[in-house]
Amino acid sequence: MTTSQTGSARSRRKQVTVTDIARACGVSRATVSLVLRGSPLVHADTRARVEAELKKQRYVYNRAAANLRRQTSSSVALLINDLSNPFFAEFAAGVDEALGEEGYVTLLGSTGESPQRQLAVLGSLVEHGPAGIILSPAEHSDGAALQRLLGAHTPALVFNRALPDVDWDFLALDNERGARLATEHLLSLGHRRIAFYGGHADSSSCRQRRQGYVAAMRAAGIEPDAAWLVECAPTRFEAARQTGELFACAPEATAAVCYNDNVALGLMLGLSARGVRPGADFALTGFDDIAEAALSTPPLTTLAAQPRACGRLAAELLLQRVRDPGAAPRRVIAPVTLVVRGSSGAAAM
Amino acid sequence: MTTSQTGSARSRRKQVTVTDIARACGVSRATVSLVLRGSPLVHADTRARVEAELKKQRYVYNRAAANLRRQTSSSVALLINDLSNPFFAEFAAGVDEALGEEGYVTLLGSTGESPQRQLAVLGSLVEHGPAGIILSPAEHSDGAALQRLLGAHTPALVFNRALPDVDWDFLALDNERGARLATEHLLSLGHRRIAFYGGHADSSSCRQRRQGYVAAMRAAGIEPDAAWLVECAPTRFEAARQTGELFACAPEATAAVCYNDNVALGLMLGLSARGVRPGADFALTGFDDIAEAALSTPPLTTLAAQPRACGRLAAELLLQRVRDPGAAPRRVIAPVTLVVRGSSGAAAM
DNA sequence: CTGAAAGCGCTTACAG
DNA sequence: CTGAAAGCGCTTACAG
Repeated sequence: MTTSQTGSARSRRKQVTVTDIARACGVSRATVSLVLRGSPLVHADTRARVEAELKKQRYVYNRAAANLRRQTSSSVALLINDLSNPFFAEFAAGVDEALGEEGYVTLLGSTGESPQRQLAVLGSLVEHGPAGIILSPAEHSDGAALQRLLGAHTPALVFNRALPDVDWDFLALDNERGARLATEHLLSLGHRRIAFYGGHADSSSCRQRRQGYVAAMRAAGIEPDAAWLVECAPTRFEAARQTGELFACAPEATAAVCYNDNVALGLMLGLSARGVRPGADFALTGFDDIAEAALSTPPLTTLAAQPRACGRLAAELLLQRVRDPGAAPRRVIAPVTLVVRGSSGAAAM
Repeated sequence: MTTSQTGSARSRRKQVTVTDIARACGVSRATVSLVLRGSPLVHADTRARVEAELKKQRYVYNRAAANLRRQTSSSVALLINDLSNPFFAEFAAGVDEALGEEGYVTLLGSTGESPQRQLAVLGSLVEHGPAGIILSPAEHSDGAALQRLLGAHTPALVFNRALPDVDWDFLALDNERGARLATEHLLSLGHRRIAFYGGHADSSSCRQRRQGYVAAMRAAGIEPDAAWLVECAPTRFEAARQTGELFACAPEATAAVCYNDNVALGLMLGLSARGVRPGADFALTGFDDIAEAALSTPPLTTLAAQPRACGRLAAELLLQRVRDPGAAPRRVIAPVTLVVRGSSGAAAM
């Protein structure tokens, strides 16, 4: 138990239990339990009587008690950085939807990109005994510490960002291919001096996107200058603020592959502020296809990842792992598709 | 227990329990339990020995077992329509954040605006024994059925949309005042023939927003024509599609107060498609201040509701109710502020 | 300050 | 097909 405060509310005044139902029907608690679990062993008449009584007394199944006795769990924990990021909100919606269909409930937790909070929240979530955990790690997470915290108890699936030193399942976007598609698209429009803007070089997703960019450039016979890879925190604000930095490093660039949509949208603001018209004077692409991407001016060419489908897939992979804890860890790549809009050079809508 | 499929996973292989710790330390299980719960009754030396052993054996507290024995709960259920709506995603983030601080975990459920699914999901959530429920009801919810399902067991707080026939706490945005502010703003810019576009007249939030609009118009000496109140499903797509409808009903209108941001963004598309420039030829306002509002062309004048703060407030209100089930039901109104941007007539950015 | 015992609501062999 | 009994992991009076 953590030392933190612990909300615990006195609840259920005089809960109706199997004992009440059994007594009212003149059968044993075992029989009521068998009815509840849909066992074929119970005589049809008995079953009907019990079911009527369950309804009459408004019986509510106590899943926690059943789980305790059966040594099972009917929950899965979902730990993400922040629901206010639409990509993760959609992902969470997909996870919850798929888990619900399989009879599991989602325990929510969020970290706000803080590895400390991540450990604390995870520590609290495991006390609720989830069957497994879907974790989209905070940046700079300590994989070993997380692994230690979960022990061998609880299987986990890591989403989106590789975690060092763990042997859990991993689901990631096809970052490398996505960035390659974006770069090839810009190349096909005639751009040669293309920068890569945004992200932290020490994050796995940034590294992979950079690799895709470099691969596409080389395939076109261009050796990208190291200075063309410009770091920047992946937020709209920072991307706008550091637009000058980008042009200081790559003054001759005519286009940029951006780390993600937020960076691209921020860059568009930064360009406009300098009198450079995005899409017309300078081409750029994003990554994620968040809702704003289609609504910006010009609309943003980007890579669509279907976060809801990813969420569903994550839930399914985790449940497979829960059912078969012995299987070898898996790496699954979710595909990503290029969505061409005005920002890469076509006329704005 | 519902008849639906029920995921339940065999988990925890050989969990470490208080018994293991007690045995290793040569004390009773009661003593270990007292240490866990921070009781001052335990001798400092004993406590230290037990705590060392807890760490050594990687003990994980089983909150479900404790809750069963103590007849308490450490979870709260959150039932919303859809996380992919950014307003509700922010709300959920606020709820989860505030609940976490109080030691509760959030059980997530979503309804997709279906009253049937809402009943089913709620039925499944109550089996997990939450201390309370925060419910943002689906449209056309059956309040009586929901009340019956929860019984007197579980306190609930209703958010955003009034529910008939229930005596639960209620937290709502100040719809009436928000629409009044928006209308007054358009009036102050010189508009006289202002329509109200979007929403279903039978939803409480739409009725309240319409009331605010009507009140502001009357206060300005204008009796709004009934035809100027045009219904439309509150989605971007429908609002764009029915733009013609709006002008058929209110051909002389020069401005519109829209039910929400999605309606306003859809109307902007519909206007542009007809060659009418939003913000320049026709003024409009939204409601909610979703992230896209600031990024549209022109940016959208709208009402900001601080969904995250609403979520925190909802969590706090619910926990108060959990602690004092006897108190009279409360109605709380969350304030809303006007954010003026280009769509209502000022020059676009 | 510590321990033995009972019990939260459920399920599951095991008899019958 | 049904019932008596034990037990999941924890907590809490109650003795000592």
